[in-house]
Amino acid sequence: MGQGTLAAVAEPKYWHLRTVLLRTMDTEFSTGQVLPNERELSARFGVARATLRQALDQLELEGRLVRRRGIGTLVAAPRVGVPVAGPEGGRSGAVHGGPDWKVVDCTTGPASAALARTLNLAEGEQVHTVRRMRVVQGVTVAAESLHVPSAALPHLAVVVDGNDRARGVLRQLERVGVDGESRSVELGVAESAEAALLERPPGTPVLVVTTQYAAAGRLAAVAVSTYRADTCKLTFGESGVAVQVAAEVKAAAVS
Amino acid sequence: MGQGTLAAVAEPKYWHLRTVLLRTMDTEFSTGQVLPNERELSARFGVARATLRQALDQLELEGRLVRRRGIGTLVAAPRVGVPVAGPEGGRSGAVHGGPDWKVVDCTTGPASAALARTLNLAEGEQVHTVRRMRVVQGVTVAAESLHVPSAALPHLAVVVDGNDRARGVLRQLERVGVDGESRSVELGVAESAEAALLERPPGTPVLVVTTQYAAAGRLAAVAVSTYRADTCKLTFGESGVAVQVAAEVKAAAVS
DNA sequence: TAGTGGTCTAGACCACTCT
DNA sequence: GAGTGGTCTAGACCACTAT
Repeated sequence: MGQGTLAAVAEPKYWHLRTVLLRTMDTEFSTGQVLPNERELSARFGVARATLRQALDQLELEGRLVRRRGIGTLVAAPRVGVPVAGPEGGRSGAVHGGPDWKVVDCTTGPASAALARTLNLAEGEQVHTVRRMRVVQGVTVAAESLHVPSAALPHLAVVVDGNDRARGVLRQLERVGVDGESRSVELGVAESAEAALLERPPGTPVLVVTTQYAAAGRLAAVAVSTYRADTCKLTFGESGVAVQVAAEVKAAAVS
Repeated sequence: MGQGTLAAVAEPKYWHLRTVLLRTMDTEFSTGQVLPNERELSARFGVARATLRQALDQLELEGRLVRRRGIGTLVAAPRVGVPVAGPEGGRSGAVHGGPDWKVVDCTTGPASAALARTLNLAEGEQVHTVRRMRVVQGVTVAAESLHVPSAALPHLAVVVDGNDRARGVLRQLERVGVDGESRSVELGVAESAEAALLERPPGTPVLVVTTQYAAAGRLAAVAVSTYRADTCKLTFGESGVAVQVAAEVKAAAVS
């Protein structure tokens, strides 16, 4: 009896389940509430636990629920809007980071083949790498590696180590005058290092933001930022509309 | 014998498998080549097929391979860079679409509660909805719904239907003068309608780009675009760096 | 210790594509 | 018809969190 008797629906069971669960969540549950456990849900819907989990996987990918080992499955809060390019478009304080960036460490070494390629350098040239994380409202939303060729920072004193060096790199980069940014966004999964910073298991879906910083017409630095896809909505705002959006939010709150 | 004898690795089997497969793909396979079938791979690595598939799921999410029913599992080509905000930042021809947007249909009707909220309207107000898809190099990369309140287009003659109306809406929207854009990007899954347009099964991961268009300080339209996450890398370019990037690509091609 | 989600297995059938 | 990936099942054990 390998499989279904109710066939002829053309729609996979897990997809139909997802729809039903979504409706249930919207009508009978609220943010933060725990759903019945997987064994009970699968029994209730008359499917194998694996099939139920496939439906939950979808909803988790959509950011609609959060699963915590040992705890249960919770209805997720709406995603946080995380500004990636500020209203200023990166003109002033491009590499800034504002208050929510925390430096993790800083290393200097020869560029790998892949890194040399993206930085348009010869393999083995010295590159500073600043690893940092972005913490918004107590939650780590992103891990980043910022790569800067030593050659781009002629006035950097490489005497200090660790966080001091990171500060030096960021300050010098600011000083050379970043005058342009180019970004790309794609889907990826967190490898072990980033996963640890993001407090998530390896394989967690992330939005990979690659930012190329230009200074004096040349590529001065590349930042690879991985944002938690479950909790983040990346925003690329312009002030003109931002005002309008704020008005909307207010209106929605009233209604 | 429920599970493993080789335990004590702390790393899930499927994650380790992913790493091994990734290395194998990079060294022994090239773009477009088909991997051994799932039954053979699972036997070769001594795991259940479901476990192997979990590893393949990861690699597919990363855009490293493509699975085709009835055909096999292929090594994917690198993701295509798809410009979302052009160098002009949307100032001229914001809703343009360029040559690669194809109108699917156009409807006019009362706004749902959710839509009214995002458009900052009262529920039930008339809204034009243009559905279109973006085709790059013969591949459909995105499906979009562009919502425009009727009230924002006072000079639109609503006599024609279908594609003619779509053209009218786009032209009128252009005419009222869009003077600002605000975007967000988040992870989602394709529902049945979009999935069909994207030629993918429901549940396919997509990058959801929500664009708010402002005209005269007011929200004039909202576009929800779903880009295939497997094949697309969204780019938000600025001309200054774009030149540099082109140089890079050339350099990489030579090496 | 009890309960939860996470991983893994072995086997089955279905839907699709090619020859 | 043969071969592929897609779906589904029933059951087991593991890792974690609470009490």
